[in-house]
Amino acid sequence: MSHNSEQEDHDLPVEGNSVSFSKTRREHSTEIMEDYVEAIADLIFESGEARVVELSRRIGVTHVTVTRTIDRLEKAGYVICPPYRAIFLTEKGNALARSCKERHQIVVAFLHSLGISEQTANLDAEGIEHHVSTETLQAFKHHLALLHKVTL
Amino acid sequence: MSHNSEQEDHDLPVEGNSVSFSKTRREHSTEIMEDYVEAIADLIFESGEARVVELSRRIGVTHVTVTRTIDRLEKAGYVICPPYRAIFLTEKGNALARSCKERHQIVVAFLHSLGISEQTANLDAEGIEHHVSTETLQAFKHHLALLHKVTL
DNA sequence: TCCTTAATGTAGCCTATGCTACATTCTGCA
DNA sequence: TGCAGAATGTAGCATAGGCTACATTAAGGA
Repeated sequence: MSHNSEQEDHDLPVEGNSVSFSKTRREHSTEIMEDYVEAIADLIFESGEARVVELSRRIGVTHVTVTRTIDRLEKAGYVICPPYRAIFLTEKGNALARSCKERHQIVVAFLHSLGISEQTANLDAEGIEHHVSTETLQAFKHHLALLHKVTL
Repeated sequence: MSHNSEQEDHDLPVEGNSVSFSKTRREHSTEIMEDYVEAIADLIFESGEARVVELSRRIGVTHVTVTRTIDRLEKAGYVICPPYRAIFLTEKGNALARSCKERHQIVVAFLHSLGISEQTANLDAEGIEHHVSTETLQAFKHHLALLHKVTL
């Protein structure tokens, strides 16, 4: 008795075999990646190089967590991180950093334009920026452009 | 030799002892919780009760994942879920659902008011709503109120 | 009433993200 | 040059959130 054979259907999420952790999950992973890449770009810009210690201070996690995330970033092709050396962005990583930074700035400027304080705008932008679609980003830009015209 | 004793500092994240998984992580957990509570409230409203299967269909994960998340929600005091029965919201859960729903609607309306399509507004709102501070939400409301006045 | 089937529960595995504790390598200064 | 201390690496643990496979319970129709 018991289970006769296949339950023919089991459940629904069938898409990929193993690569199927749903939208939210995948997006969360992406968020973290983006935050790291952005922070790395900032560090390189500010101090010439990105070190694990500095990253961990900036992001607020231990150096161990940073190291492992960097490993994943390296596997994904965003960074190169030779043992005991600094972290370097690949071209792919640089491109991602640039687009993240641009998006971040637009979101902050947009929030700010609504009368939201500098501080809150920055804090909220960090959470919001990862969930803004191209269409919404365009709308933000459009809104900013309008404001700019009016101000002229 | 080797490690003399305590490395006096180890690393930085010292706040709580164990309860210290950083901001991003904690917020992500909250997001999932909120999504579930909202979905449960919707299901109860629409069909009289929230069942695990329906939730899993709605959220897009297997019933196993739903079950475990519900366990956590139960431990956190948001729901009650007797074995083989439906899922019930506690007063705390109901309150959370209400405030999430309100916030969600404001974000959607706001995005829509910027000329963003219904569909994108809804999709983006799902990601954005969890990262909107009280101040920003107020600004959104304010913006909507202004528009409403102009339209009159 | 029984028995099939849908819903629910449980066991066990995986990855991502955190952590502490400890080991190793680099680096700068005495 | 050598060595102390900082930076980096590694081992091992925890939790959240995914999954498949299988077991158990509930519910409805023959």
